[in-house]
Amino acid sequence: MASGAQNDYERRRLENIRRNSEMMASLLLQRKAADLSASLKRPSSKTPKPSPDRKKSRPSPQPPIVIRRSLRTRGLPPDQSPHPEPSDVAPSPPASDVAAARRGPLLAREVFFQGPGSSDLGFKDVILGASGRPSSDLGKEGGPFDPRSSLVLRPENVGKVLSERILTVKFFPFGDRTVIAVGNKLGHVGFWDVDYGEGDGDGVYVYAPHSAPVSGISIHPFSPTKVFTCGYDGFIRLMDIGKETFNMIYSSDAPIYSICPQPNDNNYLYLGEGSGELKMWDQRVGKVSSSWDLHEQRINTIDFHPENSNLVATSSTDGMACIWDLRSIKNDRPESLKNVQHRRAVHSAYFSPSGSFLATTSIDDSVGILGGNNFDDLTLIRHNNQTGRWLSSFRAIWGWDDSYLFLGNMRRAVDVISIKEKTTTPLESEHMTSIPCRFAAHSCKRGSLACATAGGKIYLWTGS
DNA sequence: GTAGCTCTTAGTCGT
DNA sequence: ACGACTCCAGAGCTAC
Repeated sequence: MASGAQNDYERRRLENIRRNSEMMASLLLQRKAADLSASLKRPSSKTPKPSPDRKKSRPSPQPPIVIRRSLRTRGLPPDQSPHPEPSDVAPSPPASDVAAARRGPLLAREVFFQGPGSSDLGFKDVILGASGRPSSDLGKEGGPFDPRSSLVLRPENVGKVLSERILTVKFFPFGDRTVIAVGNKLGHVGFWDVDYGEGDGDGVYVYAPHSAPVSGISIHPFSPTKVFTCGYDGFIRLMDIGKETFNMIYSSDAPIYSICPQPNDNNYLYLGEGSGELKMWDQRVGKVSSSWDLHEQRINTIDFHPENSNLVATSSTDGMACIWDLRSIKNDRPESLKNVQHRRAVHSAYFSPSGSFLATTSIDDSVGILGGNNFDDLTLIRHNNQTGRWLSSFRAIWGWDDSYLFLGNMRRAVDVISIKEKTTTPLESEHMTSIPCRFAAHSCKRGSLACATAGGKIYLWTGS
């Protein structure tokens, strides 16, 4: 790299640091002023300008009072009132407040935010239409595949799907149509129908089912009309796209940081809750039926071994990534089959497609690759994972075989790690104008890689 | 164990 | 191109 670019980078960094210290000083003043005015029982003069997408993002310890009644509870037919415009600043409570207040069933339209022509009617048709067709292993056939030379980012595959920072991104398992789901820190869940084509809007549909960051989305490969979402608000909601509902199926006082379906059985959902608890939710009884205290701090990811669904990998802020055998975890003294000790928080631990490797990502600036006969060999690859305050942490994911890992690069690139060569190659594009943080690889389209950013954008790289 | 403090630093929009 | 604005997350440390 030219030293000019390096200097420019350094200059920007220092400038940001200086600006932040000024910001903090002014924040301190604002807070003191607010405290003073509160003590004088006068409203603060600092009122933020109204914006449709700036709702409260912090979970309140007490759920707010229900101030909006659904059409259903008022005994009205569902198509009685039109959808509000996204820019509508009417005094009715925002969709996110509805989600925060309601612990029971929600109609999807009650938490609907925006879509083409301010309607989400088309979205149901997209999903039902696509899920009816086979989602076979399209694109998996063919010869050797090197993503470093095969992936391209077309300008039409850049989408602004949400406002604010994205924490989770997933593909629907369709072979014929590309649909992506994302969750952000405001509690919004957005869907991008990439093949939307001509018409009103851009194929983006947004709902607000949570009142705090959406930490996980799970779309089971066998029933893609059912979308599970979890959040820091302690709720797990099940969106049934066919029934157009967004029901709460589990609630906790503690934040939920991760979810994962059991791969061979649709009835079980695993969740990481609070300070290190792994729980198993059983659909048939509608509640948590097993619980293990596995970590000292939050569990950031849960991932099942692709061949042996008794094996599960967890990553935790306590610095450990572990492989567990679900048949033999004792709750009083859980013992992992294998673990990787990082020096700082571990943000992901994912099994490779064949199950031969486990890849871990830690903010100690390393990516761990656990392999060998019995996961006995650990290779650490240096990687800058200092994402700072505004970005979601990096998590290395596997592509379509055991050859490559993908993760974010602070220089607005996708880093591709070759397992065999132990090299890191950045993928760059003029269309990628922000840093990709969270990734998803399409389960049946080789080369389709979705990258989500802190500004709510998605970059969809595709195989050329 | 936990409250409190410190440190990090990107994206968007308007000019 | 550049400056103003957003802003309170998450981790790690220290003191109690």
